[in-house]
Amino acid sequence: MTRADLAEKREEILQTIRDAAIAEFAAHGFHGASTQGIAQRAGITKNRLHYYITSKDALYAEALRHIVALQEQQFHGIDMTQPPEPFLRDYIGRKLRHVLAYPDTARMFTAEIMRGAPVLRTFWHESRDATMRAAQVIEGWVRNGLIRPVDPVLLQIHIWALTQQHALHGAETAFMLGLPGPEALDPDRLAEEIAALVLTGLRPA
Amino acid sequence: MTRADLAEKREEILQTIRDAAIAEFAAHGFHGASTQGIAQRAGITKNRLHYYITSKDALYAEALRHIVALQEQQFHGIDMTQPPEPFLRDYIGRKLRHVLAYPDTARMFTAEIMRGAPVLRTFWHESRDATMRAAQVIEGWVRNGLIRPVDPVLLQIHIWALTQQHALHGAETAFMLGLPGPEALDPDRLAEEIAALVLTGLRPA
Amino acid sequence: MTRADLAEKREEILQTIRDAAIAEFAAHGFHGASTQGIAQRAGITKNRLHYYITSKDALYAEALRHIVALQEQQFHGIDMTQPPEPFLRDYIGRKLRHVLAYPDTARMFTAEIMRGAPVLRTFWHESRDATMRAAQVIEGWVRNGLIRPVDPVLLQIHIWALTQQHALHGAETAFMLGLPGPEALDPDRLAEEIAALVLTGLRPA
Amino acid sequence: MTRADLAEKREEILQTIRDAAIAEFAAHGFHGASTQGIAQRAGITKNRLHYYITSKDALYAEALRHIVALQEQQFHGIDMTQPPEPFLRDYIGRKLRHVLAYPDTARMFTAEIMRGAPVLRTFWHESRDATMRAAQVIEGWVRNGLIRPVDPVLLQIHIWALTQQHALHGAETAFMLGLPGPEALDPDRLAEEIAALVLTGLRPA
DNA sequence: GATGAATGAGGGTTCATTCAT
DNA sequence: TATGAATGAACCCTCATTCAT
Repeated sequence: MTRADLAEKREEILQTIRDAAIAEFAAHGFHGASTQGIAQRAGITKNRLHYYITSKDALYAEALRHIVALQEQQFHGIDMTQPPEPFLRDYIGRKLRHVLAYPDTARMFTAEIMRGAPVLRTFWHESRDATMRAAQVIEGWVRNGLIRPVDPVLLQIHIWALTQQHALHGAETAFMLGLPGPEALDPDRLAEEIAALVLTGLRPA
Repeated sequence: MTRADLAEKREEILQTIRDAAIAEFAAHGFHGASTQGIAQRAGITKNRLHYYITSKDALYAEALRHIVALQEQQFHGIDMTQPPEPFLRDYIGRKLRHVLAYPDTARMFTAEIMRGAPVLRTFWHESRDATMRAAQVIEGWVRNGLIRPVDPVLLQIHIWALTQQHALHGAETAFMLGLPGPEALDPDRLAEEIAALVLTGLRPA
Repeated sequence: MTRADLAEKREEILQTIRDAAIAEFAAHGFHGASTQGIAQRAGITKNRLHYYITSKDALYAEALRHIVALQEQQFHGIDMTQPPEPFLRDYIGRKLRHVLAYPDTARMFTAEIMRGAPVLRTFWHESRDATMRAAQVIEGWVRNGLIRPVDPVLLQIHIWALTQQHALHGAETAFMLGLPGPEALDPDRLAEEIAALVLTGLRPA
Repeated sequence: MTRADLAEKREEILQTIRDAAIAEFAAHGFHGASTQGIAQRAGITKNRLHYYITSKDALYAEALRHIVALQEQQFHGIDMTQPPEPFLRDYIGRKLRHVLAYPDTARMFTAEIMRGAPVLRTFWHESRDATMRAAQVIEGWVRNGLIRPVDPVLLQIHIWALTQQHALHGAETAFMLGLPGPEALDPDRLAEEIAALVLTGLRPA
């Protein structure tokens, strides 16, 4: 096996481990997660897991960084100069599809915040900057009469809540809608329902 | 001390324990929570804690039942025959105030769902019944042209998400708004912002 | 069992543990010692050991403090105004008897120094003070012509080495002398031999 | 690279490993030493280390054999027919210089004895033979009135203790003397001080 | 009712070593 | 020869729980 093949294989297993870790951390939080459990989800032994990671703490931090990176990536190339309607449809659609595709990332994220965000705290400032930039765009819409006056920060938080909800509580939603499971949820329908609520909700008087 | 006094004192300490348990379970989930941690939050020793509870499992289940009961209690006496606007303002206000007053109940609830709701699953049918009853009211509004056509289940879920958000992520919201901490959040302002979004968002075309 | 009895029993077992720890640390050093091994020497299970101690580190530090306290205690009430001969006979006798009675304390002490004294370092200043005080007494002897000129610090170190030797290497000494084991060493004979060497070695020209 | 070069390079790395092993075993004893630590000190990976050695046990035994060989080597060619004074000055000087140059060999040796000398025990008989031969020389001195009557075995042990001391506890000695570190110790001064004590201490009445 | 003692199971991690290439 | 991968044993320690008083 060439050196490149080895590196590739290594990268592969590291990804498997990270995904398993995110699932375990999402389900049980940092303290509740066990390396045993992570190993099981990754289909390897605990010993082998510990060969690839340096510690539970480091694995947690890396998974979190990965999640934050994914969240940012998700909006690369989005056109912030569009009018509110296409922009918000685009935004909500992307966000919801991402969150339904990787619900565990959303869960782990929320779990981290619920315990006081001791690790995430380091990354917050970046997130705040992005929120502030978006707030200026929204304020522009208000000034131009494209939407009714709203708090531009709370609006973002509320849209985030509406999409995040379906990642955290997908099973419950599916149950309430009479569906067999969360994988039966129709992203397009959910996106449409949320977009309708938000867009109508922003319509100027 | 009379027998009644003893019983009262016992009741008191059991409540202290339950509150401590909710806080601990909220922060670390079921597996991550430790009876040690719960005892500490309750200001008693681990030994004494185990004298009052039968097991961690039982304490968890009881705390969860308590949370569900609180959620139901909260809407006792709400007038479901009101028109949409006053009803929803009332509903959102109650829900948000409750959730901001006891954010740990919301967090523990979400943590339970994130791990697959193994315990909560038993109670879901009741919750579903309530949702279905409310759905009929909402469908009545739609039929009468009081609000635009919406999915009556998703609407409830979305309102729930908007309020729940501020319990789970109060610290983040406060940070983004430039406030010193989650306790500085103004429930009235948040309720107004959410109500405005929802009510406007439901306005018939 | 009364509260006092309990406390007494606790004290007893803590002493047993400390002695076992000193023996294990003496034999294998800090890193090489295992709590398993300590428990075995104390005649208890590892779990029970960990009920009584907070950590291996803390146990190590406490054992070391105990050893240093013992060393100091040993010279309480010694009369430093005596002439050299009785004083040194007294000193060497005490030191040697102590060291032969508790050879493991001497071994653990030396093991700590051999790894760089990371824990002991904190106590050194006190030890240095005592050495300096004794040095002044010795210099007085030299000034008064009671002994030949010597380095007062090195003299102390050398006497220390001569006594310490029989604790560290008692087994070897016994073997060389044709004795069955280190417990067969005669403290009086060893003390006499050392005292003779030192006292003769200090005789003024 | 010729076969001889390869063999030479191999010999070189084996020496590096042995020195690293001695340092690690000296600091932490057999159980406390880690092959990881040895590899680090040798500047190679753990994997590579294990390629060159067969096991930790074997490496330990070989290092110990090396130390014993060094100790013997050290007195090759010493003239045992000299009178006591030049002989002992020569002996003490050699021993002290060796021990200060390679303090880790002395430490590892002592650590092995402190744990009961399970490996060294095999070599003891040789060491005993040498001691007995030297004892006969010393007894000759006593018979001829060159020195006062002493136990010829204990005398050797005590001289050994005085020199060994500065290897084991060099740091402490330096500290007490107000020096920056053990490397600042002056071998000649120490040798003179020890020789003076011993030679004076052996002067016939 | 309440508290110290004790314990079996499992936590994360390191270890010396072997395997595969 | 040399290096990444892998592993079983053992490491220290914490856990929820039970026992004894």
